[in-house]
Amino acid sequence: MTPRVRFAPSPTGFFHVGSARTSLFNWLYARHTGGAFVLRIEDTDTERNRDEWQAGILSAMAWLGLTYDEGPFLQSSLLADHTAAAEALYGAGRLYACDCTRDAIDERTKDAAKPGYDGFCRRRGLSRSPETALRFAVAREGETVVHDLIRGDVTFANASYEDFVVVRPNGVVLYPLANLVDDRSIGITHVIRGEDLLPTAPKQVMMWEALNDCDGVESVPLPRYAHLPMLVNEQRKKLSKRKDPVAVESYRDQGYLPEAFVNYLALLGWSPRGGDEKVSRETLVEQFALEDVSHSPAFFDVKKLTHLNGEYLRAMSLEQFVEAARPWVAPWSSPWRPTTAPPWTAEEFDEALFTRVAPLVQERVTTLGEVPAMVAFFFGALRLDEAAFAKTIGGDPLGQTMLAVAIERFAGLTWSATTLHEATAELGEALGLALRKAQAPIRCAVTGTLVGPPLFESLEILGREPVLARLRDALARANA
RNA sequence: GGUCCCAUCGUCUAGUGGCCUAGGACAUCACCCUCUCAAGGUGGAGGCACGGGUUCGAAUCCCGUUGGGACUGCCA
Repeated sequence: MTPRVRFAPSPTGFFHVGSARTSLFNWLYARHTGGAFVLRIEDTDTERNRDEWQAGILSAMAWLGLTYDEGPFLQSSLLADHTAAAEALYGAGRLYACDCTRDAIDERTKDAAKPGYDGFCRRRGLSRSPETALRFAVAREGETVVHDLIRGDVTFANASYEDFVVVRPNGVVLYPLANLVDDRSIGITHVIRGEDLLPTAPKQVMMWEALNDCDGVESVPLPRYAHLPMLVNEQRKKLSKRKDPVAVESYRDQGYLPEAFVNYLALLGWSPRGGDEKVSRETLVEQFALEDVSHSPAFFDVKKLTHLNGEYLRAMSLEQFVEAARPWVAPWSSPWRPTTAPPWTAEEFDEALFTRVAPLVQERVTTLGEVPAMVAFFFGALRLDEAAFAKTIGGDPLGQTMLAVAIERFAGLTWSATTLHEATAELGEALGLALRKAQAPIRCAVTGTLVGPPLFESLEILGREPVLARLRDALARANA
């Protein structure tokens, strides 16, 4: 039987990096084995679900290239199956009615050795009513084994589980059963999910087998399980939506590339053969195996992601880089755009000019979001960094002298990076300045800051008149 | 508290009893390159949590200790 795996997020927030990792590993397993990757949206928590979250999951998955073969199925459309399964279990005596409130249970068990439900209603023979929930009668003895592809067999004593609620008084079937019924309905053969769900796996095994024993219910083989190690923060805690930067959307917004993001995610809990960690999607698919997945939690290290992103950026052709940078430098001509707009207008932007400077910035940025700041001086009015100006021009007479002689010299120069470089070096030498000191006031006057792409290439591209104008402006400002 | 999972440099990992004087990557430090900033190059520091076994031999197998984490909802 060809494997069928699923990714089953619930749209209760931004698409989380942990979810992205789970989704990716499911996708990789499907692609590696030639199986099917099915998407199911668990949209039954109406209190917390929002349409925009659902759209966010879909667009983030598309961005990452996690294409699904079937779906998205909506859990809300599978409700009838849930109810039918619950009825079958109830009919077979595996579920019983319970009218205990949380408070009543707590009151009864507050002095007991073990907390949780005490099985109070198990033998009361209550009939179902709008006040009763349905609980699963867990075997009091024996053990349940979860066969996990990553961890091996994990054994749980049945006695360590209480009779958990499966159906609410209002008839709604809860997650543990609903999730499993959906997996049966959709024909899932491998359940690949986070390790946080390992403790609930025995419940699902118990119910899966109970369902198989019910009259009139088709027997379905148990799925194989694979529980992926958690993704944690610096404190070694499960990544938190509130405290940690986990929204996949925000990484896209900052200018991380999907290839780099996927590559990095794959490195969390798994590693490619050979020394190279920068590997293509094809290599990932070819080499991926659940058996090789690590058992221990992994820290989501943005620094390493960033480095990898830089490698991907530098490996691009000029055309690819210019295109990739479009949403950040020319959002008006891009179907998708980041939340931050560049500091220039569509009229001020010049694509041909950007294409010329692109190679200079391509090897200097680690994310596409850094591009605008690096090329801002090419487009629109100069934005001057006051501190940089004070340091190299305003408070430095030599800097002013440098500007003055540069204005004179540049005016009649054959305009090229090489000649500008030589001229600046000579001018500086005459003033007793090393090139690094001599170029600083010019850089500041022309680009507004002290860091940026190579100066002389930038001057060449910007053109003589704009450069001279900015040098004069800076000098005038110093003398004002 | 109970159940379960986990344990190699700061971080992600390679390692499945001898090839390990433990390899790589990120981060970090130094140097080189250099018009700023990067990138790149070279080199350095840095780890098998601890204690017992098993074995001729243990990072690798077993037991215990310690430490960390997850779960313990009429959420998903």
